[in-house]
Amino acid sequence: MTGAWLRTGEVAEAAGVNAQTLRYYHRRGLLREPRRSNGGHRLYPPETVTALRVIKAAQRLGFTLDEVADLVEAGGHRHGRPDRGLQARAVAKLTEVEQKIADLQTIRETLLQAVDAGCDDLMACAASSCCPLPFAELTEGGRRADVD
Amino acid sequence: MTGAWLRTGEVAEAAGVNAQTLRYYHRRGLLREPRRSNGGHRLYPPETVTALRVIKAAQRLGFTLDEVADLVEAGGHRHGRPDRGLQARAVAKLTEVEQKIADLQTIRETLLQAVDAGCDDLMACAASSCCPLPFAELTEGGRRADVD
DNA sequence: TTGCATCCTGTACCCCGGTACAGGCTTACC
DNA sequence: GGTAAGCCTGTACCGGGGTACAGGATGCAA
Repeated sequence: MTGAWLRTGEVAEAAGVNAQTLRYYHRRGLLREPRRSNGGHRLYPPETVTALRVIKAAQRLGFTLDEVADLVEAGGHRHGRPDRGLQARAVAKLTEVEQKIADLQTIRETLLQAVDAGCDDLMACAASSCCPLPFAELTEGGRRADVD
Repeated sequence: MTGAWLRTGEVAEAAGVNAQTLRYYHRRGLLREPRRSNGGHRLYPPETVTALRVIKAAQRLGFTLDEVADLVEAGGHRHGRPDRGLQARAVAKLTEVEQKIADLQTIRETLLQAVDAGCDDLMACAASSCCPLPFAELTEGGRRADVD
C-alpha cells in the first residue's frame, strides 16, 4: 500500500484549498505532519483530502479553527473518554447560531423601521428623535455584546 | 457659548467608548478634528457624543466603519446631491442581513440533522457516509461564498 | 509652584483565517 | 544530466476594529 501518496499540491487541489493553507493547518494542529520523502517533501495519505473536507465542512457550520482542532482531537483519542465531544459541541454551536439569527432579526426589524420612517440623515434624526434607530446603548440594557 | 466643551476623556466616557477609539475614528474620517486648546488638547462640542452614538448604532446595524464614514459624509453635504444615501444604503444592507439570516438558517438545519443523526466522530462519518454533513464543497454548487 | 491627572503623538500589537514572497532545494521528465 | 515545475522554510502582510504603550507636554487645583 505504497502507491497512493500525494504531494502537497495534489492534496490541496483535490480538497480545493490553497497549498499554503495546508502548512497553516499543520501549524494550527488541525492536521498531523505526514511522512516525508528523502528530500523532505511531504507525502500525504489519501485520507488527508477527506480530513480537509471535514475541516471545511465544520467551518461552514460556524466552528472556528480552534474548535475544529478540538473536535478532531476529541474524535481521535475518544477511547473511552467521558467527553463525547461532537454531540455536545454541535448542540452548543446550534444555540450560538440561533442566537446570531435572533440578533440579525432584531437588526432586520430595525432597518425596516428606519426605511419606513424615511429618515435621510443620521445626525439630524439623532437630534430630533424622529428616527427609530437605537442610538442608546443596546449593549448595556439588553443582551451582552461581548458574547459575539 | 463657551462653557460646554468636552475633553477627549469626557466624550469617550459619555459615549461609552475608549478614548483611543476617538483618535482612531479621526484617522478613519468618521469624526472631524475638533478645535484645540492652546496647548493642543482637543475640545469637543457636546454633539460629538451624539455622533459617536450614531456611529455605534450604525455598526450594530451591520455597517462597517467605511460604510458609516460614507453615510456620515453623505448626510453632511447632501445639499441637492442626487445621491440620497441613507435610504438606498439601508435597503441594500437589509438585503445583506436577510441573506446572512438565510445562510445561518441553512447552517442551523444542518447542525440539527447532525445532532439527530447522532454521529460522534467527524472523520468516521465522512468515511462511512452515515452523516448528513455537507462535506462536499457547498461553495461551488450553491450560492457564492466570496460575497460575505 | 508643585504635583498629579489627563492628554498628546507615533508606533506596535491583538484576533482570525489565511495568503504572499524570497531564496534555496528536490523531483520528474526528456 | 539538464531543466522546469514543484516543494521547502521563514517571515511578512491582508482586512476589520480597535487597544496598548512609551515618552513627553498640558491642565487644573491646592
